[in-house]
Amino acid sequence: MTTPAAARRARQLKERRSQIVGAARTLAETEGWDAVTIRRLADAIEYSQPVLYGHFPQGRTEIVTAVALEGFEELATALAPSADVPVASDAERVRALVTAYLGFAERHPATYDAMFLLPVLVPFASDETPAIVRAGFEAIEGALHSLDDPPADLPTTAEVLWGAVHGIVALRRAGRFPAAHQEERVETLVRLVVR
Amino acid sequence: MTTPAAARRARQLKERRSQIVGAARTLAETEGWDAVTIRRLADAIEYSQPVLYGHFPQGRTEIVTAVALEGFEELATALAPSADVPVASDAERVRALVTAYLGFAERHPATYDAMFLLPVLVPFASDETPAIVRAGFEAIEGALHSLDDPPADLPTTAEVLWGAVHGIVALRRAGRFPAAHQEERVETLVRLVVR
DNA sequence: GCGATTGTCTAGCAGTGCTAGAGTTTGGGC
DNA sequence: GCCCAAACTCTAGCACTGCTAGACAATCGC
Repeated sequence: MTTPAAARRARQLKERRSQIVGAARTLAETEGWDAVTIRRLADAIEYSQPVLYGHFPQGRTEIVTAVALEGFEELATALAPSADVPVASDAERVRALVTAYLGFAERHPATYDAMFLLPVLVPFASDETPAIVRAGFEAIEGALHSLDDPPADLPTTAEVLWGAVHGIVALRRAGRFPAAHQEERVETLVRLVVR
Repeated sequence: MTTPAAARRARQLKERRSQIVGAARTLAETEGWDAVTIRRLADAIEYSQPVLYGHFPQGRTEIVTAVALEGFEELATALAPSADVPVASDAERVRALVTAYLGFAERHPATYDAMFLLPVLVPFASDETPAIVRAGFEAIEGALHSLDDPPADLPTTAEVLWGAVHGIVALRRAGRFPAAHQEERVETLVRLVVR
């Protein structure tokens, strides 16, 4: 039997939890992950530090994980359309996919880091990998599958394409790439995958 | 006029500097960069913390930079041979390049992170980029250039190839990729670059 | 041997993630 | 309406981080 009071409290807890995740994400996107400290998050939600550990017993890493999971959800919906662009050539389909991916990474750099760079409490490449995390990769596979001339080893090609796009994002974000010529890179990559 | 004593001191300073860099690199490779703290490095060279700041006024980041520069030197020599493999097909040349790159990243993961992931005091993609840092990228360009059938936009193709290999390394190291199938990825990537 | 330069150390600041234990608010049974 | 236990939240503190000011000691050129 759940009393009304308990229901209200559960609702408030949920609300506060998402406040924490939201504050972490906003802070990370505006000032970088280094600025996301437990103390600053506590200030943001106007509670003391230990309250955060009530919501995230695994500590800071678990908060980063929560942001990453939000990101995976958004990435999946960002990539979904490119699976079936009607009346489009193979090159256009791949270009749409790559552009959508790069666009997401550019709009949410810190979230992207949480998803693909930072240590996180999600089992990747395992049976327990959450469906939503898998969804992004499956969107890439789906886009390749919908090509008129799909590649031979589809899963591996999807991995390599993913790696290539991620590499471009990572080197660009770490300042190892010049900022310009991004369109040329996209075009070159597209031409490598669909010839 | 440099006195013998001053010369000896200069030698000792240089020696100690390379002790610090060596300790940092070893510690990073064995326990990860998080374990590389000024205090632990000070212990390793048996001096107090402020001594390290005498050698590296910019602090920890400058030490990471020194390790990265060592890495760039080694990467350049690791990639050099693949530029001109005699009596080899285009596919073999690209495969040699990719394999050499992946091998370096696998042998020195922490050094690789210093080079391509961590914040570092080297101006990349700029006029002041050290020659040794450029050398790695030029090795990739050189390998592509030596192909019987070189790609059209060579510099951009080199960037994309670099990005692809880096992406594979990064996703693999961050646990986002399954460990297996690495050879298939290499083969697929090679086949994308040389038709 | 003396004096100034160089080198090195101790001690400390402000910050981090995280937690034990004290104190307060809350809610349900009477 | 009251009381007591359960749930909650806070203060204070630990051990660590990068980094630095200022006291002290060794060294070297004269």
